[in-house]
Amino acid sequence: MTKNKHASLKDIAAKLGISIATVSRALKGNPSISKATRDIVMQAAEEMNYSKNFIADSLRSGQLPLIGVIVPHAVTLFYSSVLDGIEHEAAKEGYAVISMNSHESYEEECANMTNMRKLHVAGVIAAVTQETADFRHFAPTATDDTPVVFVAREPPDNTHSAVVADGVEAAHKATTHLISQGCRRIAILCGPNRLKLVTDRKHGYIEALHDNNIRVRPEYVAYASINTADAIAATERLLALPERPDAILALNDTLLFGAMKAIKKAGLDIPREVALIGFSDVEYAEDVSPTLSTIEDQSRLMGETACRILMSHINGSARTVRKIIPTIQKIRGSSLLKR
Amino acid sequence: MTKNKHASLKDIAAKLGISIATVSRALKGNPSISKATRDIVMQAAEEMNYSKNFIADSLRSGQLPLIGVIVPHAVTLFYSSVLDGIEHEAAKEGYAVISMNSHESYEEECANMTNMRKLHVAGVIAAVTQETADFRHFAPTATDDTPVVFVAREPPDNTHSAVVADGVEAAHKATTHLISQGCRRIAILCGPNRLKLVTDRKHGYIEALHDNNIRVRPEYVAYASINTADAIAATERLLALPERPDAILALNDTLLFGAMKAIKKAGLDIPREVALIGFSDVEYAEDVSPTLSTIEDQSRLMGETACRILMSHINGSARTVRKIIPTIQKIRGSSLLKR
DNA sequence: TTGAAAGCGCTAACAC
DNA sequence: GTGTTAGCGCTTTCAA
Repeated sequence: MTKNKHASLKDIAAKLGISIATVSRALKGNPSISKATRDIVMQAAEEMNYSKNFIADSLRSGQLPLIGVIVPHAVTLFYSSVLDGIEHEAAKEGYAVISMNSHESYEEECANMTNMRKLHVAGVIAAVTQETADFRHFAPTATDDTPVVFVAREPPDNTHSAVVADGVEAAHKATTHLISQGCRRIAILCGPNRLKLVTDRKHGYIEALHDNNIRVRPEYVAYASINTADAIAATERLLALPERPDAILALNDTLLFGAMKAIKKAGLDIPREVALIGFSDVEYAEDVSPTLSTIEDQSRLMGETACRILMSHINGSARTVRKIIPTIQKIRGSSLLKR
Repeated sequence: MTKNKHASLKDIAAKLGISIATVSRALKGNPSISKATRDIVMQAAEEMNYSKNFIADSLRSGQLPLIGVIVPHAVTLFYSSVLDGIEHEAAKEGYAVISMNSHESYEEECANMTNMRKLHVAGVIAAVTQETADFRHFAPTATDDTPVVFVAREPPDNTHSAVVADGVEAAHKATTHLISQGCRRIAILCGPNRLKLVTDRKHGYIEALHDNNIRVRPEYVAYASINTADAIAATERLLALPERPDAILALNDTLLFGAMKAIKKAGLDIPREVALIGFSDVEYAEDVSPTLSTIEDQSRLMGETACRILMSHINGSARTVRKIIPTIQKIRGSSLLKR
């Protein structure tokens, strides 16, 4: 349709009656070019509003100044904030960010990765789906070794760099907090997935109970799909136990808000009868009643960190690093039993 | 750094002992190629795992299969959901989406647009910043006529296609609802910007009052910066008026939640003493107490629609269209005064 | 029905 | 200090 005709090196060369190569060299400050020539080239470039054609450049280098991001769902404060951190950091190095959404589907994730390679992005940052068990689509191939850094969710093997939150420590701290509030019958509400993130948190929960000589009861470890209805149902089952839990630790915001609804529906008081705390980055946790205690990820920082690591790989570093970002615990009304 | 060596037409041609041109033609189903040749080419391509190099293609066409999106801030359910809609629609046409964030800064927006052009995206979808008054950075130039479609926020002139919510109608409906609940002293809480979106909503509010023979009182039109502290302060000023408003219409979620806090803090009952409704896409509006009545944008639909329009421009259509997407009113506890 | 060759914009190896 | 040339992968005349 369009004749987007930007000025090219050729145009400048023609106008100045010199060779394209000279213009190219002058523009990138090659020392073998005389100052006189460089000056007129610079000026002409300025006048003609020259800007280098990335695409031509990329055809040679085989890489666009783009970094790809694959997230399981974008419509989430957590991921949009990770994305924001990545974008911020990438911009510093002159890279733009292109994001794709796997919608928690393994197939889509594979397709996304294929598309990233086709686009010749310089590198990829990915948060894998819940169902991803096979990670070969991220592995370098004979024809393509796009570097990949994982963020938030990582594969079990340590073949790639990753930036993750400290789930063990966070869950340990949250559980210890509940214990300090006098709770002893502490339940945990998990999502149904195989992510390391989940096992880590469960691990922290169990450790904290051990550390305080509290028995771990299997019936207090509940599972729900990540949707409100299921979270409510699972919580109701917990509340119906002969020995009702006096506290619940929810592993994400959907579960947290669902648990809150279920407890209220049961006519129980939060936190007096059932205390509540959960992993969540939802700012409205402090607007509900009671205000909800949460453990927040430093999502933006996670994005920035992942991007910096990716940059190091793009620039040739082969060393894989695993960076753990601390969480932030925000104690609010839902888990405060004493003053 | 890397030697990402994908199979090229040249490789296929070499392997088959035919010319590059023939391979190219066979692959794209050019009818002048014999079926026999086509078959062996197809098969070889399959075996060698050939995939076309977008970049080489783009060097000729001057365009990458990318559409750019510029949003004022990404860490927002609204914009990430618009983005999701765009991505979904773009994928259908084989385009990927690259997004940039202006952070509500005019300078950044200009820089973003420049970068989009440098990347040779096929088109741009933008939601302008609050401070953008000059829109020349979006206009086609002698050397570049990247098509631009606006979403959610648009420039005052009608030079570009745009997809916007029906602010007049939405505010009219919300105000009428408050009136139907018996409210007569209805205040409006606005953000401090020049966006058409704001004047539209104010317009709908005023119209609805007129239609019901209710006087518009200037002191009931309040302004606040878009942050919670300011929203609370502005609401407190409203509540301190000699004739206290009996209802408030807030123009976005920050203002809405701020107003809620201020009313509660003043010890007033929602909705009995002050009813509340506001524009918001925040799902937690139904988790606070009282549940908040909202007017929601169909953000995903807006993104999809904008993308479809952009596609039409990319494919050559010069006709600018302005599409208005209806909002969805969700009446909840905060504005329900009778059964 | 197929091949040869030019050209998109740029860089780098190799002259001079 | 500067020019010439080849080549990145692809499409598209022009010839045969």
